[in-house]
Amino acid sequence: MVHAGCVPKRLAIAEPPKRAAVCCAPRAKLRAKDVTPYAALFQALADETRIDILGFLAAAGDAICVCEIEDHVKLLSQPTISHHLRQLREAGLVTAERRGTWIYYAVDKSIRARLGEFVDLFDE
Amino acid sequence: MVHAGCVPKRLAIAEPPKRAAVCCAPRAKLRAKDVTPYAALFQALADETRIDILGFLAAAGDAICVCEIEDHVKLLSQPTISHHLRQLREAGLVTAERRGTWIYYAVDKSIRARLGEFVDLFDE
DNA sequence: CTCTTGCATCGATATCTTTCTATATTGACA
DNA sequence: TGTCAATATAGAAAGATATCGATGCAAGAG
Repeated sequence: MVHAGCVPKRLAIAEPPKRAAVCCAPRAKLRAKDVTPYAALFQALADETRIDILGFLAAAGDAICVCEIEDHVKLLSQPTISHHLRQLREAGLVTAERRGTWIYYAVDKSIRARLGEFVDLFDE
Repeated sequence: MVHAGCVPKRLAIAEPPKRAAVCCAPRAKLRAKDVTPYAALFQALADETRIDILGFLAAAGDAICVCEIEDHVKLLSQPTISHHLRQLREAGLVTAERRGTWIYYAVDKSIRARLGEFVDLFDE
């Protein structure tokens, strides 16, 4: 478990583990402080119902009443859908706005930038 | 709970919930068959340790020995790290290759495309 | 103010995840 | 073949999450 750069315990070996020198363009780096936010972001996305809701909102292109979302999801109870909407809200993936009796949800515009930054960590 | 397009039960209302007509460029649409794969993808990303490992592999830019990953993570036991590596493998986020006694992990190149397609669902 | 409707919250339960220790597997070497 | 080192797997315990029915709360109509 305690290693000094993967040096074999016994002898020299066919192909000693050594990292190749980086030779290409500088690569975006994941900062320690970003690990938790990214994990939280993906946790909010890690559910079929929430992906479904998000895709529904994205396809709509503008704010949608909760009752329409409930209509779309169909199989789940109203409190369960409300729970998922809260998860999405707290992750900053959607916005909620009250209009009279109804509450309208929409995709938060920050979502593209946040995911885009993560994707950039894997630049070729 | 059963709605007909969010029509109020009693009377006409200030601002009846009606979806605005889509007027902009056609938008990528989430297909039903993609909901589960996306949820699985994000579930694999929904953990601080796995984000950390993935960032470490991405920064390295090439394959890394498990023992180096263990060195990097530090706080967790070897089986726990092995568990996380398996999650990443089964989600297709990393590849594993045996080289003698060691096993080398690297970021799977498909990761950019898969995340990119999801991001495209939110095109402006 | 009272009733009804839309949605959120509460509290309970079943299931899934993370983590550990212990053990198995695999490959290199003597 | 036998031993050791590097990883993986198994099994269990603790914690997190999804889901539900019941209830609370806010807003509009009367």
